[in-house]
Amino acid sequence: MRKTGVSVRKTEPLPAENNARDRAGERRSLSLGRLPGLLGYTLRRAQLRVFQDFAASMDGEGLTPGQIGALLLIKANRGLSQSDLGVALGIDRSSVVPLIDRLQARDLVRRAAHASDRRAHALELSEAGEAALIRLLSRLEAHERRIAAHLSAGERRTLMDLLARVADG
Amino acid sequence: MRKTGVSVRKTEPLPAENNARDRAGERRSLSLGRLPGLLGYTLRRAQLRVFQDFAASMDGEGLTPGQIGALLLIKANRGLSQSDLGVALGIDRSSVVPLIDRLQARDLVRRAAHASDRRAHALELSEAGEAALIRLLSRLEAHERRIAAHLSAGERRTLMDLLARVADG
DNA sequence: TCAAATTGTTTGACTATCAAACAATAATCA
DNA sequence: TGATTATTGTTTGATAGTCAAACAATTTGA
Repeated sequence: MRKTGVSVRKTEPLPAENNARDRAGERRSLSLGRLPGLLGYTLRRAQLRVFQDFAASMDGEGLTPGQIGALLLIKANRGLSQSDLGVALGIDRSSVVPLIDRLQARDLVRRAAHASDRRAHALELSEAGEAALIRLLSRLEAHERRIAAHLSAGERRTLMDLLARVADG
Repeated sequence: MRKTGVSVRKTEPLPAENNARDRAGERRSLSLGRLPGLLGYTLRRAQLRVFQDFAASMDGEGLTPGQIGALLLIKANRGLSQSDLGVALGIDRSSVVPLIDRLQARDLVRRAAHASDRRAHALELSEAGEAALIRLLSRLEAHERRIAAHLSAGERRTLMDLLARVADG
């Protein structure tokens, strides 16, 4: 059978409404309606693209985005508690448990004794964790270069500024 | 007990590495390390904020973001198949089934007979679906205004352009 | 005509998430 | 000090979203 597949148009004929099939069996490209004009949609599309490149980029290290985030935050805040990590990652502290479990099982992170609170764990990178982080940062830099490949330095700065203003309200 | 909580700094002291607690029990704000300088991180942060506003905005209608996307695409492509919808939404066609199930159970969408392919369903909005979409579009406009509230018209255009270039590689 | 592909569906697995409860521990206050 | 209240990490259970594989019905292409 012929491989057909549906393409998705980025530019829009007007009005943005049509039939997906005009004649018997003849398939046209899909319209996205008003979606392309929406900031929310464009933002989601860019984020999806970047996330996919990120995930693929870190795939070689066998680490998920959440695990990478944890490693970066532990590096920047040696000794933080699991609860604090949850706040920083925006996830529940009960979700931190299996996350750290996996990193600890791979000997990348230690649950050290906390100096002043016997309930808490002080999270630290192991030597292997430090080494993994170095490899990871180099991948991260390559990733950043790729996603901004079509932007000038000034455009990148502008984009960062505008995004930060959207993010911070 | 006093409510403590951890704050998350947006600007960074250098170098971006410190102890989460300096003295016994004294908690400092968390460092984000190199994260704030990354385009990927800033993009994710903005997208998260926008997504939360979007979800809250559509909450009153009792519809999830995925369902909204489906309604918009069906409106713009009356009669499209479930497989095509899956491609447009970026999800597997087996995931389209429960999505349409719910919309059909609420009488917003019909699985009509397909004119030329007896395997396929031609998706259509019901009258109630059309009405819901109108309310939805008005919420969507309000949402778009909110998320761009801190941008001028020109800045919004610039942001859209830069994001599209990131998204399309 | 007949083999290969596609459609919608079901089933099963997997991940990520939260909420609620728990014991151990810490902090606050009377 | 002693009692109450809060927090920490954990376990358990629920929910949601996703995919892969298989299936019958149907369509397509050779």
